[in-house]
Amino acid sequence: MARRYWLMKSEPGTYSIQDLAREGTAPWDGVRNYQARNFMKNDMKVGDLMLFYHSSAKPSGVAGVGKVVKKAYPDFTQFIDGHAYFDPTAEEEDPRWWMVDVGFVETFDEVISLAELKAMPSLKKMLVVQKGQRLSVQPVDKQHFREVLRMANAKTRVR
DNA sequence: GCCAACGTTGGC
DNA sequence: GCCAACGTTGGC
Repeated sequence: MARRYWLMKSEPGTYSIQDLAREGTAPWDGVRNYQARNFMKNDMKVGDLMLFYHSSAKPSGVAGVGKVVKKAYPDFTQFIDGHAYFDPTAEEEDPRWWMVDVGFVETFDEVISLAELKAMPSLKKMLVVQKGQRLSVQPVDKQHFREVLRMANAKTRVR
């Protein structure tokens, strides 16, 4: 199976690309949406690359690149009573929420803002620019992934 | 802080 | 199975 590409959202105040750069790898815990979970549980493979998207940020946008370093396993936070991600209906024998581990690849010199993504004609069909699109884990076309990297490189050269 | 979009819950 | 009510996401 060929490598797949993803976009994963995180509020930088909760977990940022800088945090990932410092730690090297991290469990992507806290996803509590079935569609997003299914992508991680069923489709993500070790070696897949992902755009690390900062949401509710100034500006919101793609801040860097990460990769999948461990395939899906149960998100342990669902079982921790009192934890922000605790799910009282989840059962140990049949975990409801899953996560992957992600590894650091690179931090862009500048965030590629959502406005810039929206302004790029070649990214018109990218999920993240669609109105009402709020899925926190979403697939990205290879061409779209490459275009975002190209935009990041172009910005670096201009400065 | 507002609010559109969308997912989930629960009554019926 | 429908759908209103409610909660959350996330841009602005």
